[in-house]
Amino acid sequence: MTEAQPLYARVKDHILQNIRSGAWAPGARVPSENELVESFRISRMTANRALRELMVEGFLARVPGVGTFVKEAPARSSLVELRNIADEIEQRGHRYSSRIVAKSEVTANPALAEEFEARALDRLFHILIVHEENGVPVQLEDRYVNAAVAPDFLKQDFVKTTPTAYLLAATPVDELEHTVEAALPTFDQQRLLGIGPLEPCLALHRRSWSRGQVATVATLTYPASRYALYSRHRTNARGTLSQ
Amino acid sequence: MTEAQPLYARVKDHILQNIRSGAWAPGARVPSENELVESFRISRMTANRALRELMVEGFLARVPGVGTFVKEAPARSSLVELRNIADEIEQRGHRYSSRIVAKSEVTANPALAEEFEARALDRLFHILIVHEENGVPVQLEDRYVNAAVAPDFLKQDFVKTTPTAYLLAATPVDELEHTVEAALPTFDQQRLLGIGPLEPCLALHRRSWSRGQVATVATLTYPASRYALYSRHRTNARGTLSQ
DNA sequence: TGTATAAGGTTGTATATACATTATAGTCGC
DNA sequence: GCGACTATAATGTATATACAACCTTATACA
Repeated sequence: MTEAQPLYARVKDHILQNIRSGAWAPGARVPSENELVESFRISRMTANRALRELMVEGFLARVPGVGTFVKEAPARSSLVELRNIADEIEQRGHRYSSRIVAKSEVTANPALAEEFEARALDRLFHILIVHEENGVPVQLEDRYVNAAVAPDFLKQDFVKTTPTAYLLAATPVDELEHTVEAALPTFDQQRLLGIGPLEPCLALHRRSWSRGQVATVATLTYPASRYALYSRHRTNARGTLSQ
Repeated sequence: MTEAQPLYARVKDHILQNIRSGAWAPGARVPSENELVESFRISRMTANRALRELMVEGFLARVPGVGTFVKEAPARSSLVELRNIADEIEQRGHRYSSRIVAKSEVTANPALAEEFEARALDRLFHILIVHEENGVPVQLEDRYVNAAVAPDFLKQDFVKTTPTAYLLAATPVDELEHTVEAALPTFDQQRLLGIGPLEPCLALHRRSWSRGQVATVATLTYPASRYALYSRHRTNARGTLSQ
């Protein structure tokens, strides 16, 4: 069942495994092209392709005349795309874990109903999760989910799948709204994130629509010292530069 | 001035130009590797690299046995669009004003050179502006501009035109990078924005590229109590689950 | 007419080779 | 001890070649 993988992909996997497992820490030197040639019995062009692609993908830094090194993984999350924080953390070669603080069905108060653009909501799910990178809390996820859109939400095992991953798989996302604010943490946030009262936080408030309804409303709180939000993208090649 | 560009980069530029100008519309076929070999007098491996990289970068789609085609432009928009803060404030019916704190030509230190992805920068402009809404500071703009991209930058009257507006008009923006962080204000920031030391701020760090070069690097600092970043946009039906 | 086969073009991968560029370490001469 | 030069190693680019995989089209044949 193992597809025949190209040689350059095998070399990439080998290097990624060593990075992800922590065997090669950030800053560590990775084998030179010629060393890969010998150990994998490949040509230098193939080794070059593997290393070059890993550099483009942000895992390696290469310095002519010196060598190739494991890049420091920037702790930042994408602004534009909906990404699964677990994948993101594992992509950096770190260990993802989570702690579910609360998980329940709730009745909507007026403020929530307004956010969901609904006069009366049948059912609403609530979940509060702390996401951890190498055991350190990096995001507090405070999420409400429209039961009409994802009725099986609470049945999921959120230790294995993050809410984001489940919702992305279960419902199409038609529209997104983001608001970003800076704020000092509340007492509860200090406790859950393990930070002091003077550590500013990013509060990313996100609403997503699915088939015309608000599917979920989430407030993601990031301690400033541990995370930054990031986005990079090409502007439309055909000139629709946003104003 | 014009560095000797690698052959594969010239081929990429040629193709990108044709896409950007609209000469090659989405879905159109681009020259095959062998056609590029003949027209550019290069080897097929070089043509292959150019096309492969443009595919990875999202501009082209390649189908084995068939050919290479211009990809449909992805229907996504930036979370943080490039907007002129003066327009924004006036759109709210408020009065816009600004105060230019500093305006000079500077030499790049290594950190700046790295941000500009340049080994040695000929000239760099710096400007520090406080943007005010009804006389109240709402944004501190700390911007560096690549003189090679916008040589006339310092000649502008930034009381009449904001740097953003000028740069948007003067240079095409090919690519944008945003990083958002929360931070407590430095002493200078407190003074310029008229806020206390405990008021958290949003720091929006933006880099923009123009014709392959970093055109400008700006840090926009917003007092949390006076501003939030907002975006709402439709997604392209395909879920954007990472990896 | 319909189908199987062959031919040719296109992308994908892999190799061996060559030369250029860059950084480091060492050596020689002074 | 210090500077100039050299050797070495690493990455960066480019080429020529080869074969595999895939698709389309044309052709041969039943």
